[in-house]
Amino acid sequence: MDVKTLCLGVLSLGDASGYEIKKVFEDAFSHFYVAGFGSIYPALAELTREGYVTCSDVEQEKRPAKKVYHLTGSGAAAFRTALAETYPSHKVRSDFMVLLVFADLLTPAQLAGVLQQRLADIDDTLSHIRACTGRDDCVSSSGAAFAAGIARAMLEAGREYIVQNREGLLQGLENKDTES
Amino acid sequence: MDVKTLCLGVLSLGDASGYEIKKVFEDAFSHFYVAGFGSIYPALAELTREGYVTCSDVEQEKRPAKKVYHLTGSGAAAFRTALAETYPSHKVRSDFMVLLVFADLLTPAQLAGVLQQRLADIDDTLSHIRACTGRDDCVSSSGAAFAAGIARAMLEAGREYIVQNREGLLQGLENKDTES
DNA sequence: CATATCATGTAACCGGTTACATGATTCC
DNA sequence: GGAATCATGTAACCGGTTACATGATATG
Repeated sequence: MDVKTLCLGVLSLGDASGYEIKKVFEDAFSHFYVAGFGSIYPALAELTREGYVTCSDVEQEKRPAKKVYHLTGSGAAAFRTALAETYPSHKVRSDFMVLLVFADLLTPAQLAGVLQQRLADIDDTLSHIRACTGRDDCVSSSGAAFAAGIARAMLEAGREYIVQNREGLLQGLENKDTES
Repeated sequence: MDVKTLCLGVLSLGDASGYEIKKVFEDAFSHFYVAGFGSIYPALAELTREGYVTCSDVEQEKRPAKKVYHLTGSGAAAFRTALAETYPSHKVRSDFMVLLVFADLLTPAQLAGVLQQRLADIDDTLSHIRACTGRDDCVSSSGAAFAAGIARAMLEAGREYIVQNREGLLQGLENKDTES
């Protein structure tokens, strides 16, 4: 699923500007999809060319003007088709786990720091998810709540595993040090 | 962390050919890092040019000849430096969750299929991790076991959440259908 | 003789990131 | 006046994927 398709999805929830779409990405999708302005703005331009969205300039009081995008019928149809064809992949890219695999090349202090940092990041993500779940201005379909529930359950399980087992890992590696 | 750096990491565990490195990626790293031949072979060529690895042709009986790569001192040093500078990121890119967020644009049958497929994929990943943990020819440091433990805990929690809550999600969306 | 596995590579392409560039408006 | 937020865009770059191309060896 590319940024273009996801923009159609966001617009299926209501008209929005590029800037506002970026916010939806950050608020509602950030734990499973990341996109920056550098991909969103060109995506919207292309979708406009293709007739999947229309664009209108909207003047605002107390704010700079913005371009509000609106999903067309063909855009909605294209999005539904894309959804039906999308394989439900779930990919992880984790430098954290790479560091763990090569933990014996780190000092115990470095490893402890890595684990601490990961715990802090998990907590950040969890509070971000909790903050968004139940907020009105956020995407709040039952499906979104379900996705948030899965993410939460997985993060909490990972957190728990780290808290429960880190002492053992750290001690095992320290002993290895003294052995040599 | 790029493929080049990860190749140094694999070679820090022992000499290997490109083909063998690919296997390590598949066996030990596949649940948190994916890489194909198209990135591994060019990476090894570049590492050779940079002096981080050396390469020697090895003839084999009953098999085509292979190029075995060996980590140099500067390669080992470069890898340790890279590890120390790596932020322990853990990124998820999930089309599965995108489908969930827009579940109301799917038929109940499609949604059920998506959930079923995800459960099957989780089971595949879990059995893959179990198969690798404890196998001798696999990377088997205590850090690798720890990473596998986290992955396992997270996958099982996600699996459990789906199994426990999918009925509710499916029924909620079916009712929505009859409402209209 | 076909299929599978082992083995190595190249080149085009693609999607996304990063950095750059600009400017309005608001609040302290 | 400076910082923060709102707002839109472009262009270079980069890492990785995909498809292509080749060929040895082994097994059924």
